[in-house]
Amino acid sequence: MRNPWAMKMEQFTSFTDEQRRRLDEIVSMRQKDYAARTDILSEGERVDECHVILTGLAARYKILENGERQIMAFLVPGDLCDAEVFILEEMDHSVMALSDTRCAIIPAKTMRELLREVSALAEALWWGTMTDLAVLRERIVDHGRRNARERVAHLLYEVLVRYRVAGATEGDMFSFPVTQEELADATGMTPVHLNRTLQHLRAEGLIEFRNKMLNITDPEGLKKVALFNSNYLHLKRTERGDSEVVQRAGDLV
Amino acid sequence: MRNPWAMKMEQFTSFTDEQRRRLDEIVSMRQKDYAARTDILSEGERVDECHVILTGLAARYKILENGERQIMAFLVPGDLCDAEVFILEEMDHSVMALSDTRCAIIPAKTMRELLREVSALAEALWWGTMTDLAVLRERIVDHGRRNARERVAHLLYEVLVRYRVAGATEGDMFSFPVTQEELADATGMTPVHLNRTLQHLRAEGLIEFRNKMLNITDPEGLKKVALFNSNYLHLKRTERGDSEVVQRAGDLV
DNA sequence: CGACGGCTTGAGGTAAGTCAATCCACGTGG
DNA sequence: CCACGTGGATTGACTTACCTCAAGCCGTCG
Repeated sequence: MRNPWAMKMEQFTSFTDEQRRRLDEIVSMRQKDYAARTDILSEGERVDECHVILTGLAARYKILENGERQIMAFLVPGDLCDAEVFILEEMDHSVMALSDTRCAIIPAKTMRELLREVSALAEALWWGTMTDLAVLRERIVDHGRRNARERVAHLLYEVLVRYRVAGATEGDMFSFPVTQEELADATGMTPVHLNRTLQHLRAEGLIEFRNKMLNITDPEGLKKVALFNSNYLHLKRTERGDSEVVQRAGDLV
Repeated sequence: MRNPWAMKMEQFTSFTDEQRRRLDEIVSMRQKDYAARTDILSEGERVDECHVILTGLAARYKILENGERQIMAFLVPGDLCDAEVFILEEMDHSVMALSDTRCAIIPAKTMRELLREVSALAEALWWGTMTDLAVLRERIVDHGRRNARERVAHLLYEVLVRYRVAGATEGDMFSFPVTQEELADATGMTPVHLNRTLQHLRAEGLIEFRNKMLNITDPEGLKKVALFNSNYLHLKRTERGDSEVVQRAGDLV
């Protein structure tokens, strides 16, 4: 399998063969597996190495004083867990593996050197961070101004687009190993209400979701329900993309 | 008045006198005033210069298809409006002046050079971006898992801390020129309900808010109501800060 | 003085939450 | 191979936080 980190960044920039080789090398240098439901990073931890998701699914989350949990973002293959490594003293939130997940571990020092050597990498990292910001902003819009139905639809549609970009879909179907409770924690609602909302979307023929497989049966319809406007994902560059996969992601936006 | 941009960054790093002079020069090179309620940047716009808030107050926002507005962040003096300039094609949201606001305008080209020359600046920019991310994440927690009272309290307390850091408070009082409608759009609620929530906080003796002046009469109480945990603001460095102002900000966190 | 923007109040409605029971698929051990 | 336990999904009945609509108020400015 291709290096998903490089693949993601090549959405934005392009590397020379030499650079690509270097990235592959770095990624294969040290890897670590995390079982489902275990922390990759914990709030308060001091980190001095970067974690890049290679396979599986993870989530950024916080636990409140009263025990409630809020999931702030899902991390798919190619995503960097801890861009703050270079700068901040400690993690202000945790990252958990939702399914069995494999990460590449890159020491901060190595990363720093790499950024200096490969300027395209520095640019791609900045681009990734800017889109992370944009995704978080969109999530705030979701929570602040969309109702449960729109919010769930929006999240699912966004996930579809991101999985497509990562090349991890078959048609409009893909493995999305989250429980309804986790989805509820991501959308800021109750498991009970999330369940009823999903049922609605199913009844309308928009989605199917069984056995951790999410099938978007009516992408256009879902997009409409979600009031989805893709500009915040900044995927424009895929339009001039060379691969089959990113072309198809482009169709969705 | 000192250059608030440099001041903000010196929360994190320190500059030589020469570098400080250079920053001051850049900031004074070109400035622009924006009247209250006008856009500094608009969604869809292609930008090739950076805007740094010098005085006043601004907000990032989006307008939905149905006309509703969501404010995603407040920008205070020292904040950079458009870090995406270097990378993204166009704005995916707008930035509006809430009060009369003055910005420094820095051409992207100049900024790029500056970043290359002054490596402390590049680090500080990265730090600023990481804390912006953290603030957005906290806003998602607000919306997803806190009720109206906690959410408003949290927002107000955060604003207090940020104003303190910017050195713009007298005691625990400061000018916060937003209407209740804008506060409602930031907290994802109705103006009516926001009004009642503010009344509660007032009745409990936690805040006073008249004539655009916000007075936090019981910071400790407000912090408790907000379930506020300051770690996400990453202000630790202020503890070894040299100025009076940042010392006092440190007390709050 | 009148108009206007922003704040406040009241009455009633609804989306979403709470609590608690049931169901279902799956894995495990007797 | 079946009984059992367990984690997750589903359902129902009831409550509530927040919304909606609509009127009134208050200070400011022309």
